[in-house]
Amino acid sequence: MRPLTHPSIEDITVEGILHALSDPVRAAIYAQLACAERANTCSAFLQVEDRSIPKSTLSQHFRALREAGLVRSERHGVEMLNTTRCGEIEQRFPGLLPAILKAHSIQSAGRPKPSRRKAAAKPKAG
Amino acid sequence: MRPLTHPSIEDITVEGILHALSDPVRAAIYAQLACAERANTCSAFLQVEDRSIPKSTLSQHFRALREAGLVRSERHGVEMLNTTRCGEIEQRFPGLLPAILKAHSIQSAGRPKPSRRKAAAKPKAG
DNA sequence: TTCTTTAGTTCGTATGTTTCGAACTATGGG
DNA sequence: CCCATAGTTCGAAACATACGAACTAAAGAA
Repeated sequence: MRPLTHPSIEDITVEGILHALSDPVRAAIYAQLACAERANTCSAFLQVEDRSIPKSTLSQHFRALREAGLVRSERHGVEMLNTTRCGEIEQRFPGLLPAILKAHSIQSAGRPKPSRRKAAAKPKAG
Repeated sequence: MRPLTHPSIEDITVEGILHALSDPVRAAIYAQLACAERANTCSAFLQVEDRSIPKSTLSQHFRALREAGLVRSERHGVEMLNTTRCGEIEQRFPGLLPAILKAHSIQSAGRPKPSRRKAAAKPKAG
């Protein structure tokens, strides 16, 4: 088992950040971590946005967030504690993460509820 | 041949935007369109960031940008004219696109030249 | 109209990425 | 040592992407 690598701040790329956050599950995880008071375990996210995420998939999502430089993970006993690296990233790319988080919150505010509805088709696409 | 569909503004998603711009070629195209005075054709981007993009690949990239709602494409005679929809998107997600473009420009400013160098490995990844 | 050129799209295939269950590793407690 | 808990890795199926070959669409020339 390889020992959890984190990119150093200058190896973090915009493309990597955008790709990591372009997945709705990872975006939700990151948003929740970003406004959390203290570190969260992985399994705190087995339920995200009203759907169940299998443990192995969740592990891949955390790896993606780690390798994009968005979160830092540390083993504490039997569990992993995850925190965002938003301070560092704010220094390198000022305003980027706040803008993305804000856009996400605008988007979820515009949707009535996380119930199953089919996005109402696209009426006028011209 | 299907007749070029554009999503209406309320169907544009943050995930879609981030995914579209997480590709370096599309990000470069978008950045160039964003600061262009007038509309650009597709083939203006057959050379992007010192590499050649095949025509068919370029066509897919433009489709991705269109379907994410980032650009609007119109046929003018034999060519396609592309413009960004940044005004609309600024209304829906204020600050998002400027922050991403700024981050991209910070990133390219930090890189010495677009010559082939292997990113100098990762020294301290802990 | 038909031929030709230019600009972009679609198709097919090879290659890469993502998902998820099964099996595994790592740590702490009895 | 044995067991439980928390995460990781493996492997196969499903999905996405890249690009050459073949195509369509518009405009101009003959």
